Amino acid sequence: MPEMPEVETVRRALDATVRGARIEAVTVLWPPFVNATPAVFNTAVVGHRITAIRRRGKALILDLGGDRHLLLHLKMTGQLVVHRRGRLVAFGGHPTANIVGPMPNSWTRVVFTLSAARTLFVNDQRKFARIRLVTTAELAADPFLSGMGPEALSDDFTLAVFKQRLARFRSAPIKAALLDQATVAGIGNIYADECLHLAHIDPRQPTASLKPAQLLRLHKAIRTILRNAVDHCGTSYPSFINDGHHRDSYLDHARLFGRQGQPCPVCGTLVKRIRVAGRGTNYCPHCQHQTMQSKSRRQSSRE
DNA sequence: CACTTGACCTGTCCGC
DNA sequence: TGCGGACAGGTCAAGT
Repeated sequence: MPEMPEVETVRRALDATVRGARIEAVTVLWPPFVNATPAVFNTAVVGHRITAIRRRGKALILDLGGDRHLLLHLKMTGQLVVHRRGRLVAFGGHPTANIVGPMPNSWTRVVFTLSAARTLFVNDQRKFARIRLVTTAELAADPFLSGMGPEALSDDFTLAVFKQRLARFRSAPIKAALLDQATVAGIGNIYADECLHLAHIDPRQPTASLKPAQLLRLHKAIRTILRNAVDHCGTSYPSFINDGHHRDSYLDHARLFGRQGQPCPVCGTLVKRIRVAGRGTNYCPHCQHQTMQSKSRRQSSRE
């Protein structure tokens, strides 16, 4: 579920609450969650410190010093909860209401007992998420990570690189190309819709048919939307919590998410929900209609 | 190769 | 109230 802005928000919350912590114990409550037996996993991580928390696309990397790393992907319903002296101090990921309840709960898959009375609970309702214990070499060779496109907000993500990454798509809808992590790292279903709306592009439009002006708008939109979302701590409903304080949410700024059947914030046309690339897709039939947008471009160029 | 579909899971919501 | 089906913010494997 979490996309790049949500994962980045989790990363920052972990950086503020558990970086430097020593792992004193690990309990694996659902063994398939990790890529090693509970005994092997336990031996490998206990005694090590979490020296850094990094992010690549939607994946989190916890450095344990030396040659050890934990590669964590939250997938749809993964969730991280940090307690300090039994009190909630940070959480991120899937926005379920029961993060304020007792931990562990029925969705808790792994518990890290940390130094300074801290506990990290890794929860996941749908059991899609995974933690992998990897070496530095395995991390570098991981096909998912190494096949990933540039970070959307990095300087590497130029218009030229965007065009080059899109070149392998022909008739696939542009939304499918955006959801492919090899195009740009970190975009998921919500932000793909948001970006296409800002760029005034129909999500079903075949990728190869996008005009240079559309590619320019889309590239700019991706950077604008994701920057804005990171600044607002992502789209989780109850917002992320840090040191007990509720924070901002991009949800209050979303253009289309959760607004099907409601007026488009730009033109007032009712937002429609369709299926594109196998995913539920919100779009504005007026703003994102091709003949309509070329009409409005002609109009604006006359002005 | 490009592209689509189904599987992985559990929970919730909606219509009958 | 109960039940069946659709669907949920991701990725991968297998299919056409």
